[in-house]
Amino acid sequence: MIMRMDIQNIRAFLAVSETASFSRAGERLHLTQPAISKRIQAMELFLDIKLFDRIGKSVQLTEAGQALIPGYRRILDELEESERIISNLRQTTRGHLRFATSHHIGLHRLPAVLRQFSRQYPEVDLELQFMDSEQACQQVLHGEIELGIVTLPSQPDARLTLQTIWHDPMHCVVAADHPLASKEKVSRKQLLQQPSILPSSDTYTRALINRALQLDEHSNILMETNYLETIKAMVETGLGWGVIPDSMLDASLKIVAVKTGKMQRELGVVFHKARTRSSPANALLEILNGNHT
Amino acid sequence: MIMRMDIQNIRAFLAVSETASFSRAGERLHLTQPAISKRIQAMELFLDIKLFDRIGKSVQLTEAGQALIPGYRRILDELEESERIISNLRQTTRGHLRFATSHHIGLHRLPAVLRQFSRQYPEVDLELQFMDSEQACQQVLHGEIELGIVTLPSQPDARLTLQTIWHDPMHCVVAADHPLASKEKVSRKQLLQQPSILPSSDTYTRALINRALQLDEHSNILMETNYLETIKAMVETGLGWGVIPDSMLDASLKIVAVKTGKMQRELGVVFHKARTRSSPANALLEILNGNHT
DNA sequence: CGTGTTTACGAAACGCGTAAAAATC
DNA sequence: GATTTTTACGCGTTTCGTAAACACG
Repeated sequence: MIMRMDIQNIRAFLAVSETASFSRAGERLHLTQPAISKRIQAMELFLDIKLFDRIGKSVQLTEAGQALIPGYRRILDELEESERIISNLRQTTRGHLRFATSHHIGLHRLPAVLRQFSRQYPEVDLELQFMDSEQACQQVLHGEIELGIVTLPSQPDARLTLQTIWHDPMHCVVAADHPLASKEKVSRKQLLQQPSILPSSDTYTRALINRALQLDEHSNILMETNYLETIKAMVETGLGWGVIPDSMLDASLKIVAVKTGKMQRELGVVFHKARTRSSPANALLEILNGNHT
Repeated sequence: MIMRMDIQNIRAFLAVSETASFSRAGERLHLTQPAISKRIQAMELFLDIKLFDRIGKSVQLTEAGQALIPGYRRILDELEESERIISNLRQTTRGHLRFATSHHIGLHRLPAVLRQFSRQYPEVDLELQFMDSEQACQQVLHGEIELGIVTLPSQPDARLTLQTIWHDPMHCVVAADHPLASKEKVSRKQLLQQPSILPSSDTYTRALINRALQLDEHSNILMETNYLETIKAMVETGLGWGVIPDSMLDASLKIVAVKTGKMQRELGVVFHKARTRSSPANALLEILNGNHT
């Protein structure tokens, strides 16, 4: 007869110890009295010690029985607590959220979102890391971060879900005093003769630019950098042309009047298709999707 | 489908969370892998929340799963602890022992026993109450005390077990200057004409004396008291004759040369037949039985 | 294709309830 | 004789293992 300690046994034991009666314990647990009797017998057999003295009509704890009560009660408390944890988890949004973004998005798009989020969910502890879009996708795949708020890849891994939050049109720009600035029309050939400052070659954004302008490795690239801010600053010095999002345009830069393929990045959120999202992650997703401008 | 949280489920859950694999968890618990799978499914159904993400070959905890680990681990710890408590209880003698004795035994017989006991079982916390033999028997029956070390009743309750530890012969005594002190032979009639100092009428000892001397309510009783020390002191003043145990005799008292029935108390220990004794109680019983003088 | 999880199904074990028996007051 | 626990027995459910199916890399 293989015996197992069982939570139902513990319930029965505590019910008997509190009611000092097998039959009343049965009522409390919605069981018949023989069922209680069997469970207590099973426990006594398993522990190889008597838990109750059945003296006449009364049932009284033995030394061993008394010694077990506090621990067993703690077990039931822990069980209740665990169910409470689950239902809290379902209802309220709290806990930890680890996610990543790019410098550009962190600088230009995220501040408003994070302000709303932290106001709405003050109990969530945010952990934001800055990294390239590509690296972020990798870490999402591996589960090192839950979300990536990045430039969306055009050919994403099938295990990822992508949601576009912002459209980010880009244009070729030059400094106001650049030779191309004043021309009404610029051909692709003219453009490519000029030195350029572009995002690094392994980025999604650069891939997009390559496609739109049909760039190849022979193109006249003066400088590569991952930081669009840097591109903008370099272009402003007149060193060459560059590509930046429209949202970063200002009076110091002129859009080059060149015909290109569609040059628009999709910025948005990336997460793992199969992995269950935490409630903070879901909350952030809702805010992002509710605020697309 | 009625679901119950079960300790086996908790074991399975922790095994999976620690091995990050259903099959390795199965090995650890000596179960097949499908059995583990079913248990985890049952838990997820019961808690209505996903505990693991099965991503490809890897198994990873969800937020909910992580939140459950500490509490579940505490439950298993408590279970282990409870078994440890039981096996300690079986091996070593410690804890609490509540028992009672009479003033006479506490004064003349028990000190040596208790000295040995507390030296041998220093971890036992003794709670000794003084009360009449009759009251002690009642409290043993009700479970208020575990043992009574008292004058044994001649017609005990059937639910009690009695063990004689000491024989306690008694004699009629008078002060050295009492009229009966010098007589070589004293008849029962002569004795009963003299005033006496005897134990209270509701005590076992008094019942014994009544039987031995065939006393009735017309007897010449000067004083009744529960304290044999008091009887001795009163007899020493010469107020009358009394009955005290031989062990209390000294030069100031003379045994009256009267023929009586056998006048011997049995002193010993009383406990409940059906009630499981604590290990301290068993230890004290052993010492008592090993030291009968 | 190999590794790992889920599903399907049959056999064994378990747990419960009803009813009868035993014990105690 | 009334009340409470134990024992006996039958039935429905659960749980496990084997084997097949499925999923993923």
